[in-house]
Amino acid sequence: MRSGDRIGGAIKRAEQDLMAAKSAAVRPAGLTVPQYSALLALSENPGAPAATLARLCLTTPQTMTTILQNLVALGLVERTPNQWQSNVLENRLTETGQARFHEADRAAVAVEQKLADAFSDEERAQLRALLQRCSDVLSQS
Amino acid sequence: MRSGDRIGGAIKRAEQDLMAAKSAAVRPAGLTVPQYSALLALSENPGAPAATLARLCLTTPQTMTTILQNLVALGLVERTPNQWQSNVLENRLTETGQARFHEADRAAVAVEQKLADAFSDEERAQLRALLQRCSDVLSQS
DNA sequence: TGATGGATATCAGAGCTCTGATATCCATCC
DNA sequence: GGATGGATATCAGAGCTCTGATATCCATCA
Repeated sequence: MRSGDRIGGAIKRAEQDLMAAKSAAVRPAGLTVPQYSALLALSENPGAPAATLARLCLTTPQTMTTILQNLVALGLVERTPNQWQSNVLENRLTETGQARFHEADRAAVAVEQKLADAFSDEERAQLRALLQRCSDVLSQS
Repeated sequence: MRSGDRIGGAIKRAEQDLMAAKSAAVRPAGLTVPQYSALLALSENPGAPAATLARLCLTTPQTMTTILQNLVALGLVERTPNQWQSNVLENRLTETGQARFHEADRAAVAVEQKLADAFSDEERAQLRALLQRCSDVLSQS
């Protein structure tokens, strides 16, 4: 099997191009893609702890902690202890964080829209089904 | 557009599952996926400089330098100055590198094979075409 | 000959990502 | 009550990845 024939290569290339496009989109807002993803998850789930955000962003709690630390340093996120479980930290967007997120979101959504527009409804469903099968096969055992 | 509807999410998930499967496959050989990729490119292109390997592995020369440094430290790769251009460093697998690569390759090929077996010829071609269109759309400007 | 541009290489810095280990809190079970 | 297990959190370490900047070599062109 030659390298070029491998399905993995095509997936990796698409993912890299996706990251490059998204990265270029959110960079003017001073954000990285993982930072934008965290803000997106946070905007839809105010007060979520880091572990929850990690699950939403398909990453580990340790990685999410790293991302949140940078966002806190940028003044875009606040972390406050939960009232009942002092162990749990609730994360929330600051006002600056809201503004910065919306700025980045416009550009990021445009990328996803351009991608979606390149396919018919049927093709989109097909692509998602094929990728889902990849995930299923790769995840088993 | 909800997060779950985005094509990007499906691509990212497939790529992560692919990385997880490959990582688990090459770990017993003491390698990371990027290290394995570099060894694969090197086995097919003996003596290639880091810049060439970077292109083959879809990464940057700086990243490839990092990977090669780790591989040299592991004794799997040797770097020698080119005879004509003292500026250029030629990279070659050591004997240990050869052995370690073949060990990892068996497991990595099995992963790609399992993935390929999950699709008919037509489906494979379809998936690759759809992913290619993603890359094209995302790369343009 | 000298300047330009395209290769190569590397250093520096920031950020993301994982594995492994450890600590705390809380609900459940015995 | 005390033990267990599943959440949460974090520290430590290694590795990958990128951007930006800089240096060298060589072929080309004026």
